[in-house]
Amino acid sequence: MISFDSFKMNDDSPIYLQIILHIKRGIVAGSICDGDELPSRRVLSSLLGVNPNTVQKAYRILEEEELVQSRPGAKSYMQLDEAKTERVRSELLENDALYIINSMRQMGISKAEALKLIDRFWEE
Amino acid sequence: MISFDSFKMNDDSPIYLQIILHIKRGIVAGSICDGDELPSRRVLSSLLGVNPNTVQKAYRILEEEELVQSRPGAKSYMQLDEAKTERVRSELLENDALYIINSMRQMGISKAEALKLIDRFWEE
DNA sequence: GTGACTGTATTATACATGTGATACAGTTGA
DNA sequence: TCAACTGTATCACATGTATAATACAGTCAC
Repeated sequence: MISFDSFKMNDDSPIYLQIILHIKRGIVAGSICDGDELPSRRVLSSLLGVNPNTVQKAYRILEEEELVQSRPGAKSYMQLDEAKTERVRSELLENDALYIINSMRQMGISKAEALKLIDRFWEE
Repeated sequence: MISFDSFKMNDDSPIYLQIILHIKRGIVAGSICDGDELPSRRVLSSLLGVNPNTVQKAYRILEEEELVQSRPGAKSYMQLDEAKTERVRSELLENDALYIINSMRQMGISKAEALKLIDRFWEE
């Protein structure tokens, strides 16, 4: 069963996107594997304190990306293979790396300063 | 006059927040200084291809944070001092560093791997 | 088979964001 | 003075996100 213990919701982006991101990061981290069972829409919405429709939207998109398999009445499961995992990994790593690099560059931070910043904040 | 030549709009966050972020990053980078003139609402909205109300919203928030000074009929100017600049700098650096660190951690990336990733993507 | 769960769908409501159009008063420079 | 700009404000409208309340049919363990 996929865990949402470490899930921290914020107001910076839509909730359904945060749910998708949480699962994709779990895939990259290896904590979410092929065949893993997902919490039902009702259970997860209750756990997160959000509307079932919001969870359904996240699950529907993941299903469209062929990362999740659902069928009426039955539970939903992760549907992964090596190619899909690698696709998600590239997508996330590139997005995150480019995000931080662009922002630091616009602020006139040098590469050395950026590396030092990551180093300093990592422990906290 | 504050430049928006390097401004790249995306769909990841509201436009008015992107305008605010562009100006704050310019402050941190030193390319935007106290007394600098801002483009008028109409001019900037035309330049970016967005609605004047969207620019107005960004400018209003910046004025509430006392980074911009406006008065009816006259042009708008940056209103900065050392303390404000440092406040913006801390805000942006901390946000960006924490963002990348959280995302990398959730993906199971080690600090060493994160540093290597920044190093590799920086040149591109 | 029955009951409790499941996925899926619909409707209404609310808020944030963005557009489009328009209006009015203050300033600035020629 | 006057024209062209400025900031500010309002209205209607569309879209995306999220909530709330239901409803229906499929699956599964007992």
